[in-house]
Amino acid sequence: MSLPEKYKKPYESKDVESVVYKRELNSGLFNPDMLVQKFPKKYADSKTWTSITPPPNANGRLHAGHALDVTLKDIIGRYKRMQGLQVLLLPGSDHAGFETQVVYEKKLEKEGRSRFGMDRAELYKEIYDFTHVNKETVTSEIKRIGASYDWSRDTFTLDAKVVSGVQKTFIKMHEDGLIYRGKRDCNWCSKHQTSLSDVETDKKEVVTTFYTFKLGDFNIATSRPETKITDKYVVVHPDDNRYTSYKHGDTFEAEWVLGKSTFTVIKDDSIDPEFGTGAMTITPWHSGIDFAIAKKHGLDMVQLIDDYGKFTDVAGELKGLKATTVGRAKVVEILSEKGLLVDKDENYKTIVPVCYKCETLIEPQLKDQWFVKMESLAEIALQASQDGKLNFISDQYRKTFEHWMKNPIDWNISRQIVWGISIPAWFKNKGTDTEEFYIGNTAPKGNEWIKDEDTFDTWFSSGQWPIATLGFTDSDDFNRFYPTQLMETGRDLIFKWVPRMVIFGLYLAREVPFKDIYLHGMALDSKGQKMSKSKGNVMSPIDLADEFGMDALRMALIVGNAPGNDIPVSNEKVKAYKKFVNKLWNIARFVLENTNEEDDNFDTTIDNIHVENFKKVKYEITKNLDNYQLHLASEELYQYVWHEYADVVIEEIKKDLSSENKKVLRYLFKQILIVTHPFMPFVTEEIWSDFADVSKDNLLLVQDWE
RNA sequence: GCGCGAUUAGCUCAGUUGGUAGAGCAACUCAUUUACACUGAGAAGGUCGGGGGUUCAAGUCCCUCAUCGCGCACCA
Repeated sequence: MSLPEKYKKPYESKDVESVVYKRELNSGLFNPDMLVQKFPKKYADSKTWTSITPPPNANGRLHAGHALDVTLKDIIGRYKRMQGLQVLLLPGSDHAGFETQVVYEKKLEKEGRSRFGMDRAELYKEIYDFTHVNKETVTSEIKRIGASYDWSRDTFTLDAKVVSGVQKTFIKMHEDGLIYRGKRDCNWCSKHQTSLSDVETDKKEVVTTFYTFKLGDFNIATSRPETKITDKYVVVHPDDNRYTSYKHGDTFEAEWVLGKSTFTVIKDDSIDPEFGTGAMTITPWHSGIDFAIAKKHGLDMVQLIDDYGKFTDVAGELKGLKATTVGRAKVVEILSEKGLLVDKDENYKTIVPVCYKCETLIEPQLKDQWFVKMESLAEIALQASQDGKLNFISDQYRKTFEHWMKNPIDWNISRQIVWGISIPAWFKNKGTDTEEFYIGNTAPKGNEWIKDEDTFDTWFSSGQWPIATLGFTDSDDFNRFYPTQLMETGRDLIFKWVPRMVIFGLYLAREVPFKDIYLHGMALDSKGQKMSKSKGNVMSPIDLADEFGMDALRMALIVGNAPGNDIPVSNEKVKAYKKFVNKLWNIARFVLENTNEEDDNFDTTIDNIHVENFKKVKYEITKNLDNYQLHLASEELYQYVWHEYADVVIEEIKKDLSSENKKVLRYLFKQILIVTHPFMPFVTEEIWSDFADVSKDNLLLVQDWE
C-alpha cells in the first residue's frame, strides 16, 4: 500500500489529538452500555469494572497533578476495557463548598465587594454561574488528557438527585442517632465567618511571649493572656503536692484583670504538673481542652471573644478590643500595673491552628452545630480494613487510615456559608433557651419554624460520591456497578476523603465502596517543589501537551513514579517521551512501507524467537498492570519498543524482507499498538487507523488485549 | 512529642517473596542521511547515608545512629 503522506514528517500531536478523541468519544464506547450493545460477543457476559473519578473542584484550571490522576485512571480503565470488562469511569465535579467560596470571595475582594451584606440567593446564583463556567474549562481539559470517561453519566454535586440523596442521608443518620446538635468547641475562622472541621485547619509555628502571672497563691502561665480576663477556675493535678492546701472545689478571692474576683480550684488529672507552673486557669468557650475539663466538672462557660475576634460585653471596659492584638497588650499592661506579672519568656515557640485557606488564627468558639458521631462509624471502617476488604496499593497508607479510624473525632458538618447543600433542618425560637429543632425536608406545621441557613461541609456530600454518582442505593446503576473496583486519588485525600467514602459506603450500602485504593503522590516542579499559585510554579498539562504532546506527558508522569511517591515534572522528561512517541511514529512508517494487509495472516503457532520475546514482555506488562505497578509496565514497554523491536527486530528483518518476516513484523507491531494504547492513546489510535478499518467502531480502544 | 516515608550513577528516579546493581536525562567516543538526527553503535560512571546483626548469600530482612521530607497531636 502507499504510505500515507502524514508519515513523511515527524509526528504532529496537535493535529491528531482532538481528531482521535472525537473519534473515540463519538463511538460511544466510553459508555459501558454501548460496549454491550455494539460488541455483545465480547462484553455482554462480562463483569463490570468501575472507578469513580475524584471530582476536581469546579473552580479553576487543572495542574500537572490532575493530569497524573486522570492518566493513571485512564490507563487502567483502557486496559480493563481491552481485556473485555464493562468499564465505567464515572466523571463528576464538586461544588467544593468552602474552597470555591474562598476563591469567589477573593474575586469579590478584587472588585471591591464583599459577601457579607449580599443577598444569600444572589450570592449563590453568582457562585453558581462562576462554577459552571469553570466546570466547562475543567471538563474540556480532562478530555484533552484523553480520559475515556463516560460523560453521559457526568455528575455534579449540586445536581438535584445528589442534593436530595445527601439530605436523605442526613435525615437517616439523625433517625439512627448518629447526628447531634450541640454547643461544642469548633474551629472558627473570623475572616471567613464559618466553622471548619479539624482537617480544614493547618498548624503554624509562632514565636510568642509566655507570661506567668500571680493569681492568689497560684502562679498561672499562659501564652494567651487575653483569654484570661473572665477565667474563674484554677486547675491543678490532684497529685501535685505543691497545692495540697486547696481541695477540689475550694474557693478564694484574688485580684485579677477586672478587679477582685472569686476563683474555684478544680483538680483534674489532664493537667501536666511538669508544664509551666502546673496550674492553669481555663477558658472553656475558647479552648477545646478547657472545654473538655469544664464539661467533665459541670463548670460555667462564657463567651469572651465574639465571632469577629473582639471582646464581648463580659470584658467590661475592654469590650470591643481586638483580642489577639490590642486586647492582649492591654491585659498584660493591667496585670503588670497591679504587680501580678511574675515572669515572661519572649522566645516561646508554640504551634497554633490557622485557617488552611487564609492562615487566620483559629479562635475556638462554642457553637451550636451539627455533629456526626464518629465512633461507631469509624469502628466498622476499621474492621473492614482489618478484614482485608481494602487493598491499599502502597501499604504505608493502611497504617495512616487505621490510625485515623482508631482515633475518631466527632465531625462538625455545619458551615456558615451559602455555597453548598442546604441542611434540611428547621428551628423554633432559635438562639434562645427554648430552642427546638426539627429535621426533615419540609417544615412542621406552624409558621414559627425557620429554615437552618447553614450548609453541609463539602466532604459530607463528596464522602457519599461513589453512591451518589450511581444514583443512590435503589437505582439500576447502583446494583450494576457497586461496589466499585478502584479508588485512585491523591495521597493528600487520605484524611479528607477516603475514610469518609468508606464510612458512608458501609453505612448506606453495607459494603465498602471500592476494593483497591491507589493513592498517588503529588506532581512537583522540576526542582522538587510543590506546585502552588503563590510560588508561580504551577505547570499546566495543557501547555505541556501543546509543546510536547499529551501522549508524551502521560508517559512522563507514569514512568519511574512508584505508587504513592511524589514525582517531579520537568520539560526535559516530557521531551524525552516526545521522542519516544515519534519513534513509534517512524516504526509505523517502516512497517507500513514494507508490509500490507496481505501480511496480516500470521500463524501464531509458528515458533519465532521475536514472537516469543514479545510474549514474555507482554506477560510482564500485564502482570504489572494487574498489580497497579504502572511505572514498571510503562518502562518495560519503552524498553521493548525502542531497544528490542526497533533496534533488533526491525534491523534484523530489514536485511531479509521475506514473506514470513513481513508477517512477523506486522503482527508484532499490531500487538505493540494494543499494549501501548492505554499509555499513549492518541498516537496509537491514529496509527491503528492505517492498519484497520475504523469506520465501523473497530477502534484500538476495544481491541482484545489477549 | 507520636507516627510515616526517604537516603542507590553528575541530576531525576526504578529495583515486586534475599541470589553477580538498572533506566531516562546530562557528559564522553564513533557512525553521517538511515524507517527514524526527535537517529544508530559503543564505552564510562555507584564500597546502594554510617555502624552493627541474621544468612551460604543483604540495596532488599532486623537493630541503631545521622540527615532530609511529610503527616498527626500539641500544653495552658
